[in-house]
Amino acid sequence: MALKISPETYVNQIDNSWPDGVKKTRQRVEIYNILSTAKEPLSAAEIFARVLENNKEAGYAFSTVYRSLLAFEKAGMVTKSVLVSEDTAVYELNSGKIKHYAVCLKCHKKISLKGCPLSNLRPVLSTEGLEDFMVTGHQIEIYGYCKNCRMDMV
Amino acid sequence: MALKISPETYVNQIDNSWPDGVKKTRQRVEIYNILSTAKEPLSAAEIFARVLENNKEAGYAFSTVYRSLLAFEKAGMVTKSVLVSEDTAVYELNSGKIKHYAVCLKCHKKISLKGCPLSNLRPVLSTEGLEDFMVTGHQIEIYGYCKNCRMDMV
DNA sequence: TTGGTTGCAAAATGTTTGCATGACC
DNA sequence: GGTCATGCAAACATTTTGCAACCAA
Repeated sequence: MALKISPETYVNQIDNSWPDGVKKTRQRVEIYNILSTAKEPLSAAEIFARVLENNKEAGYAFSTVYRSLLAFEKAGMVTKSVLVSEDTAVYELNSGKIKHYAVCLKCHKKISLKGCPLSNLRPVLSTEGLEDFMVTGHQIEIYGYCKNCRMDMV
Repeated sequence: MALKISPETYVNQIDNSWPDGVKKTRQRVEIYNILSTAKEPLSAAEIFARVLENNKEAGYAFSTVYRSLLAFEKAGMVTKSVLVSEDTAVYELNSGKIKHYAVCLKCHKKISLKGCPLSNLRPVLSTEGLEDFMVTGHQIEIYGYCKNCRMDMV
């Protein structure tokens, strides 16, 4: 259950982009490639759909996607987010810069926020009782309605 | 689907604590009371468990909890959070001050953060393409391992 | 070789929905 | 009285798991 490496640790070794301890298989490489070319965080279902596009005949299991993502997450290669605005978890590669999104509750469009306010979180992290808390990750989500969907609502 | 009132709007009318348009029923009042005395955000299952403690014999449906929470959410009375560190959504009353938590991935203890860094988010919200985005809410989650669970891991 | 990984199917979990009954305003 | 909420059960969607066969190291 425990994450072995925090995203920050992984980012520092992103040059040798496949960490030791994560066995390289055909399926995992493919999932990794899909994530690395994605412009948005993807759900397991979306990843699976893209796998099937490439592997029409080859057998492929949904559970493999989940298990691979779990392995990636444990290794700090991938960050999982669970958003109020989505009904499924989404995953993205730890690229070095942390990303957060504003997500439309209606059309689910994700607008990438510039920067991460975590730097401003340091005072927040000085909360009493949090001194010995080992932070391995965080997520920030802003939700609401995008311009188009706002207009539709009127 | 659309939230009618944003949390901020609701907070301004928290004195008359039951908004018009939300029908008052025995079940909803009970759920409201449970939320108002909770020290942490609760999942639907946790709320349901507390309901059953009070109503051992009376019939009560799980779906009522979900439907009531949805009604509360639409009315801006309640905020729903979906955390990486939990496998279920949690709900809390909009008390006027927005709360965020650091959650232990192992024991699930929630440490309430002091303050909300959203004020520092204004520059982030000036992202291109976000000018006309109507923000109805946000969630911030910090996850990792608390002091006790860190020690257990060694 | 050998332990970890995969495919498959089934199970587990959390949440939503249809419908008849019942309660609120 | 009419409308909306509830109880119940069944449906749904997502995610997890058991197990035998398989593959990478």
